[in-house]
Amino acid sequence: MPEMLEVELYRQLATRVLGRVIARVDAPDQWFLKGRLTGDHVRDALVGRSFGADRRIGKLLLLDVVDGPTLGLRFGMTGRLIVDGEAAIARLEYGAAAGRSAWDRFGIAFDDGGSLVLRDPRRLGGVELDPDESRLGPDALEVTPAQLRGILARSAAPLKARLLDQSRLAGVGNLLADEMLWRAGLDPARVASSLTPAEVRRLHRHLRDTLDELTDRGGSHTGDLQVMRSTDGVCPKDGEPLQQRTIGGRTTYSCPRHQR
DNA sequence: CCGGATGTTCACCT
DNA sequence: GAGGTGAACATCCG
Repeated sequence: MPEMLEVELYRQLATRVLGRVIARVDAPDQWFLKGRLTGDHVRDALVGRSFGADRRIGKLLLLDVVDGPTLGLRFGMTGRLIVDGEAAIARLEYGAAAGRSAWDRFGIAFDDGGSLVLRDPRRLGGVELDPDESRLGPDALEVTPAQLRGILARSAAPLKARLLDQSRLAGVGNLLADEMLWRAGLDPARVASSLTPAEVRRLHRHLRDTLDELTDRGGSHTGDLQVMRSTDGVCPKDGEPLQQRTIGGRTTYSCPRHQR
């Protein structure tokens, strides 16, 4: 589920807990604590304090502790955020089983009785203290055309692989990458540096439009290409059968007719 | 039963 | 150094 659009919804949901006093930290899954972090470390840093700000860079949700460190939350492919028992996204992944508390990997209880829980069936997400934010490129919602040009310049990697590289551009995941390239009419396998200035501008425009439109529709999985992929497998623009390949290590769908 | 899935990291190749 | 591949994580879905 979570690409940056979903994490942005999680961030908005997390705004509710700002200012509340943290009473308890539940870290039942050591695997979920990244690096050498332990439950006690997190407790020492959080209990008795409160969050002063919520931020997001790409797919990373950041909660700044007042007079303390920053809590970093990652959601992997199936992580969800639940605040006061309420999920940000009504549509549940994993069907009716989306609400199994056995998948609660990390939780915070506040002294007002409320809570913030990270529920992740596949355990691909994680928790960090003071994550290294410098490892992430500019957020895809903020990237300028000039920055995008720089990201693609001098790279022999496939265009899509470059867009997925979080250290260069933060937030674009597999579904969003396919959707924006399909909209922009660009072949995901093109060498990144081969794009003309006009093509980079076109990509930037479609990057913005894709993020805006799929936010309105309700998530990363609501793209035209994604929807079509699950039905008859032809390009919604021109009816050409969609091509399936692996690019940048990820399953990739594209239209061989209009994506060049 | 088998393969694949929205992510990240790491080991190992070329 | 730059990229690619495959594995790992655990679970559900088609």
